[in-house]
Amino acid sequence: MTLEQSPTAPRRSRRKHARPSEIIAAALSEFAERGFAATKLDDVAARAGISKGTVYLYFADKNALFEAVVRQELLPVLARFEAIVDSYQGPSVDLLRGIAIRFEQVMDSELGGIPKLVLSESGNFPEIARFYADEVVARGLRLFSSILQRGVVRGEFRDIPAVDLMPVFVGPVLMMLLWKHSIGRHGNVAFDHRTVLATHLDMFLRALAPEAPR
Amino acid sequence: MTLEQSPTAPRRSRRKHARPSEIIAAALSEFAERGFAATKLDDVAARAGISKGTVYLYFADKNALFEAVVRQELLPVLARFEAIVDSYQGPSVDLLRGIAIRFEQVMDSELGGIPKLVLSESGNFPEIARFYADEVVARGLRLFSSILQRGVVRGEFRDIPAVDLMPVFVGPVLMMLLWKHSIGRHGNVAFDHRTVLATHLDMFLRALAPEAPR
DNA sequence: GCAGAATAACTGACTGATCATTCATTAACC
DNA sequence: GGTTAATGAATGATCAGTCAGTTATTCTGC
Repeated sequence: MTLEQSPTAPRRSRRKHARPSEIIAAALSEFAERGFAATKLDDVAARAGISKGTVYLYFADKNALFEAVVRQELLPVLARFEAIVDSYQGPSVDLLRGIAIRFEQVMDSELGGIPKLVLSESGNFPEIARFYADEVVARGLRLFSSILQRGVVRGEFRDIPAVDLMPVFVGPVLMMLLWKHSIGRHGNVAFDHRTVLATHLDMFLRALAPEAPR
Repeated sequence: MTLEQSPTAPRRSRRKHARPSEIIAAALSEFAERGFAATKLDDVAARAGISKGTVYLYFADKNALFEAVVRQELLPVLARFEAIVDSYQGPSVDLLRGIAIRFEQVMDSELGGIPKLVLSESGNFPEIARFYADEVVARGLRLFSSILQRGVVRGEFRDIPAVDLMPVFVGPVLMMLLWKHSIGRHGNVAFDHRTVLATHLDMFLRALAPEAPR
């Protein structure tokens, strides 16, 4: 989002504290739209309402900016997910539903562009790929694992290894997210992510339920 | 794959017919590794064992090469899938299993890089995105739909709209494919795509089965 | 068969455009 | 007035795309 200037605001204002996050937000939009190599720092600066030079006051170079985008935006989201899971006490079925809904919210925000970015650029940024694999995916796996575990203990779920199950749970969600942030914006195939995810959740829980006692 | 020269082969050979597909193969590898903007035509040429100028004898510019890569590589695969489905007569359950196995093969080949490419570049190549959405995804959807339909008629499956179900079926497969071709090459999370896909298929078919008669 | 044109595929040094990055200067704020 | 955020013109590196020249192959007349 471009910064609006109030009519009386000075042409160049000094806002040391607010800059980094504004630049990161602008950069996320541009990177997600065009990819790393194709985005121009001039455009990022313009979107943040500053000049190109200012970007370099806060980030060493384009790479550093990219890394900051991925790290800074993801960690709060993860922490939020972890907090939800930790504090929740009810049935795991409901917890999974809640997680899926949160995912949908992330999907609708600018944040949804990040997985696409990380996927696209992991060849050029092994650092980022490692960070994402070890910090985001591994942490997500631990989280998912604990939800499952709880469900198994409560007799809600069959016992299936979390490593094998996580892609089954996340895959359809990720697909809708990527769809929405790339191909889906062109062409005529219309997946409705609301019903798709409802179907997914229904099928997932049905397949995970213990055999009905006979 | 770089072209091997037999010891007696002339330093520069004339191979008008073979060139385009060699260039496309080289370009696929480079694009999949680095993305469109970051790959250099010099590198593509080197990988194909020719000079940069030669690339321009066969493709108008970098964009045209990119489009050729996506079109030429995908269409045969799709046709193959369609042929399989058309000629198959047995239970739809087995057909779905067969499709999943084919997917795994695609996943292991260079072709697996294409979805990543299309996702990454759809912002910069609306043409390609539209092509992929309308030609590949829409065709895939028709195919999936016909498999489902057959299964419903035979009493193997519950009746659920194909548009809602396709992402559920494809999502986990796509996720493993993307994983393998990007993030998964770094970091320490190890999904085993064999067991993941087996789990997926098992859960999918279980959830799609009609209610057991009581 | 074979010289020696004629043709067509191929090459790679060059050109121009596009950015990332720098830094001398300017303007806010205390 | 001093400090520091911000600017934007200038610099230099990187490539996409070109084209005059080189080499492989085919053709032609003998």
